[in-house]
Amino acid sequence: MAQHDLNIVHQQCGDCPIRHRAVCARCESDELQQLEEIKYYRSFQAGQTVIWSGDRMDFVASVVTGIATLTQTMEDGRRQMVGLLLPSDFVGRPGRDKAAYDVTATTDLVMCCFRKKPFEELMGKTPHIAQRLLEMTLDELDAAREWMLLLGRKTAREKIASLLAIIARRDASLKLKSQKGALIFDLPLTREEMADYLGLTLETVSRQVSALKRDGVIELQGKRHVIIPNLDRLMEEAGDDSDGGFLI
Amino acid sequence: MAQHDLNIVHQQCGDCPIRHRAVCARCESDELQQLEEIKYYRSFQAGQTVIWSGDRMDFVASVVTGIATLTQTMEDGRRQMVGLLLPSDFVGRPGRDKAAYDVTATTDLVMCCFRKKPFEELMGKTPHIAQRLLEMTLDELDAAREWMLLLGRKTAREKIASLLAIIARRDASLKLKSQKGALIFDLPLTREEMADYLGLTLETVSRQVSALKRDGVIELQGKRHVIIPNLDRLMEEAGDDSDGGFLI
DNA sequence: CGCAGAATTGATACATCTCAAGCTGGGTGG
DNA sequence: CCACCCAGCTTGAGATGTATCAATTCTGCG
Repeated sequence: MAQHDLNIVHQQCGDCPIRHRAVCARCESDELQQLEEIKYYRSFQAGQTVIWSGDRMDFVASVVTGIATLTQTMEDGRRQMVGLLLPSDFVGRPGRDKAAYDVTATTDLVMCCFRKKPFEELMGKTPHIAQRLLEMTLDELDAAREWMLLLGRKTAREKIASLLAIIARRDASLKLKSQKGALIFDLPLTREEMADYLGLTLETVSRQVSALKRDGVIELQGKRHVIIPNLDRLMEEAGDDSDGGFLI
Repeated sequence: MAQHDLNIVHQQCGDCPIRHRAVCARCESDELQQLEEIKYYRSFQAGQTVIWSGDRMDFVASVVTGIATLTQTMEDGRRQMVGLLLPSDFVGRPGRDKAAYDVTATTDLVMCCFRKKPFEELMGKTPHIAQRLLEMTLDELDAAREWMLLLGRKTAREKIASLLAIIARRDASLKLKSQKGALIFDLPLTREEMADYLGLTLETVSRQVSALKRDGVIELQGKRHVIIPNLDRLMEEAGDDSDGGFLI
């Protein structure tokens, strides 16, 4: 809570770290120029809520840095995470004015926001944006369906292994390191957040993480720092097809 | 198994029952004309497989009549249904050449297929198609996320009630009847298919259906014919927010 | 140092799965 | 026309995985 003002920075799209992966990925420089005019940055601290489900939402946005989550909550408090938003992921839905999910920053977060109305107009004129958004949405749909298999049919151990494998692989792809050798990363989620993502309780998450550690599938330094000595082994534990369903 | 040939009919798009809901919904007559040139119908009998996951898929399609399912299968045979395809729903992904899921006809089925290559080209030239496809994909993503909550957090009884409520409501919306009074419909799925959709075993499905019947939440005539005397009561059992998350 | 949030671990309860036996209804062939 | 058959379904009894409730134990930080 050191700083509670929003860190509004203005950055050239050309220098943007997610330039080639976000919804603007296919834009030409003139199109980028138009986006530039309607964009603004917002920062959130770890733990802050970006928006509550049901609230009016007059912007759409891309995650620039940090991690956010989408969660649904039932009346009695049961929670299910339905999306993990990483840099370049898109939040919000053109043509809808209320948020459908709670959006929460799990780490410090910077988002590149576009006012919804102008964005929608621009999308109508700019096939490159609509095309990219379609592609990203189809990818998210695939990911959601992969997650449905996990939630519906995998055991607790398989769920944990799957989550770790996904994080490890994404992390490796971000760092552009060769995927040979040990993978090392910090868990961006608490045990409770992992539980909400996996449809488990935090106690079960803790037990299964301990079990994977005991069995040598993973190593831990502290609670969050994870070492994967053998990704293939972890993938086996995840129960995924050998070819690995996820193409990142 | 009376007929095993494919019932190839040619129909004018203008008369098509899904004209105003499918991927072609926004097309003008000249655009429809172009679709007409690359479309063809295929029929499948109940139980037939439309395509296997991993198979080459050189078409995309709309469901015209009947119901199909998307399922994922793990190596050891565990199955999870990840989509229920109703009339006007879209199958296949532009830009991908292999099927990601098993597609199966659960009732007799008619699909309106478009060869993938020409469809992709047409989509590039026809924003109306791409716009509609984006909209439909966003809807499917919302449905998938709603299903994630069900799979991850709902009890068996809530899962059954949710499925029945969805089918009842969709059925009511198709028939355009007022939603007052009893809703009556035939279950389009076997107990096993329901189990695959809900992440349960078929025995648990059977038990919970019996329990809902015993408690007067539903009435049954035979195994498949369902009467919902009070939809609000069923919705309560489903555990959904009172406003009903699903906007059909 | 000592506190608070996060995580671990234990004991027990319970929902759902698993295995197994029977039921039901519609179709088929003798 | 009846007996049989079989897929789909129901029901039962027991096993099991995960949730729940309850103590501790870590860990980072003021």
